[in-house]
Amino acid sequence: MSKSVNKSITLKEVAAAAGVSVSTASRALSGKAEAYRISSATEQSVRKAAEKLQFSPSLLARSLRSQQTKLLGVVLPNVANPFFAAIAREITLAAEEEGYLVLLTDSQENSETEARLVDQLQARQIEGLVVCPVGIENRHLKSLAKQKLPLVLVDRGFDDPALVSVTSDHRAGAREGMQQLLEAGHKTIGVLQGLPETLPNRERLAGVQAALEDQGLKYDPGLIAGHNFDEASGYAAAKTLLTERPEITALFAFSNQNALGALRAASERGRTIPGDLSLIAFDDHPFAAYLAAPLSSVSQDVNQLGRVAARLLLEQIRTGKPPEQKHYQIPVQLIQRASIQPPA
Amino acid sequence: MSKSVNKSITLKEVAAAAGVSVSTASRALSGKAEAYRISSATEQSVRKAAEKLQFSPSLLARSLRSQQTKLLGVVLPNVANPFFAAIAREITLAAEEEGYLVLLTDSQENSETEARLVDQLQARQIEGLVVCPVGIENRHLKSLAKQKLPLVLVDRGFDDPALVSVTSDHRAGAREGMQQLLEAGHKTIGVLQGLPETLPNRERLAGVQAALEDQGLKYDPGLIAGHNFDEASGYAAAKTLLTERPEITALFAFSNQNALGALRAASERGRTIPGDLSLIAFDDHPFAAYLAAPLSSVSQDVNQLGRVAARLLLEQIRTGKPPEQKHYQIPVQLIQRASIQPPA
DNA sequence: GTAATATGCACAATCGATTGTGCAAAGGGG
DNA sequence: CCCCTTTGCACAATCGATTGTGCATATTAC
Repeated sequence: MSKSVNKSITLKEVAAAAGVSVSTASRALSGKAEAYRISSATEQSVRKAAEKLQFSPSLLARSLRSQQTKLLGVVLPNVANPFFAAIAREITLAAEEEGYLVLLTDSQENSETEARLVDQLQARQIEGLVVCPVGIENRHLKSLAKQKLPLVLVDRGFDDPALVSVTSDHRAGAREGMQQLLEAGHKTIGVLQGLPETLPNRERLAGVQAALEDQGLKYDPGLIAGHNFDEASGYAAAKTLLTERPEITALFAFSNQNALGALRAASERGRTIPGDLSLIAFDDHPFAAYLAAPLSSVSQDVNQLGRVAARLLLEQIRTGKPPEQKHYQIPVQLIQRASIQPPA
Repeated sequence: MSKSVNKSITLKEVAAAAGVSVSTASRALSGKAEAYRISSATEQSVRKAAEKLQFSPSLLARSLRSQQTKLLGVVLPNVANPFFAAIAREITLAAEEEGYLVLLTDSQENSETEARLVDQLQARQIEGLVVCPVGIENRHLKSLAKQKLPLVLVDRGFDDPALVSVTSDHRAGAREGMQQLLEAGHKTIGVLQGLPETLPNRERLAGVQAALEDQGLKYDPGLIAGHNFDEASGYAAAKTLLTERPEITALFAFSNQNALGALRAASERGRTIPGDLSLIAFDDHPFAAYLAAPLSSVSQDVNQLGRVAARLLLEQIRTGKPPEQKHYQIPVQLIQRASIQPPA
């Protein structure tokens, strides 16, 4: 038990040093001198005392009294993932500009952990919360909203029109990505999907389907494989598809981790990209242009995603009410590189 | 002003519901029933009331009283950088296992911001702090240590033997990386350095120098360029070196962002890797193996870095005293790929 | 049956700030 | 010179929990 001996200065000591009461000291330091008719002589002496003692008010005590913690909570599935890290950063920076600090937590892509973290954050009386929900189980989030805690879902929302959410336009992105492959002449296209239950995944599949239908082609569920956004899933899915459906001439990976797995599987199966197999992936990447086959991608504006989420949250906190518009869609951008070529 | 109507349940209401005093309710819920001779009948009725009302104690009030916030602070130069994101994640996960939450902040590679953030975190009475210092100015950190706040520096430490720090073995890594190039036969090797003032950068330069001296070669400062760990610096440095010192046959990039810049510059100058120019970079990367020239690298064990930092911090908090060993060095690993070839 | 102990719980102080109100002393008007 | 207003500040309650102590009633001992 570290009984910390951090003798930090309290307002009481400052007041004593200045020879005034605690209440006067408080008002002098918080700019309410005039409103409470503290003479400027007194105000100055309090300020000097505070300065000399290096007084720093306990935000804990202040929060308890004012019921404003100036804390935001953020729950992400995997903080180490550059995509989420970028979101975390945007929120952190925006928060700090308005005097908020961020409690960052990692749900490890697990709904129960997510619910537990949300509870913990609530117990700390955060003023607002950004969650990228795992998406399998959402009761805890819906109940949150009822408790009037400002809440913004980011990246993955789910189909509750009452909740505020910010996502990329996954459907349009997938559709455009698919179009690229179709226009290049591909007919049999394998899809390496991510976490099936999540909204982005469902939307992307819808986009894929739409693109196929645009061309009068049939949507074949047998061409969809994968169960997660990570490398392992991409690898397994690609391996399966390339084995069972050798007629496949192109792959659409739903994350760049999936694409990475696809690269590995393709190389193992002796398929070279793009000569022998075309590839496009969701999410751009700094290294994408320098790959052996420069990788075409559907790029999400992740910074914008984070910024908008932060703005929406801070606005809700400021105004006390949810925004008019509940769902914000951020456009995606198609980035064309050499990994797409006409089929042999 | 959002006067939040979050009517959260207080202990008082639970006590009222159970028909006991607040103090009894507190002890019943915190497992101190026996110690304070609360009958188990009373204890149960309090528990039931708490359950029914969905009581969740205010950690704010608890912290104020107990002087234990169960909060850690983390200050990183750029949360969106995958390297730091990985550190953030390890700390977050380790913290959560012991009931701590993490206040994550971003110093934006700016010493003043860093100092300001450290102050803010202190005002929140965090119990411990992990900083990756920008490194230009460290007074605030040294003074922190004097205030007995458990502190761990990660990745970049600086030469204060009193401070606890965890870093990769930058010197050995640079030396081994350099050896790879030298053994392949390169004589004139350009170095794309990062932020010059930082310890990692200085250590890496020392490693480079050591490797050269091992071979009886001279350390030529004219072969060092760059001023930051980002892509832009790598690009500019590589461009300069390749222009002014065309005899260069290999580059050593001090970050993979720098390597990215080098790839761009090399391609602009018509140098192909590895035929025309060898390359090795600090920090491995998931895509490194799939680049046009699979990139050799000196890989830092960033997860280990984060884990050790977290462990050291939590230990300090638990025991109340700094660890015996102040400086922890994490070994790096050389990963050999095709981007290094003998000079033409 | 009375004194001594055990049992069960309530009272009140405390953590460190914020804030409504009350009470002196100083100043001004007649 | 007295009354009334203004000025300048202190007192005390409050936020919601934790915790040392005190005071009843119940139990046991002799």
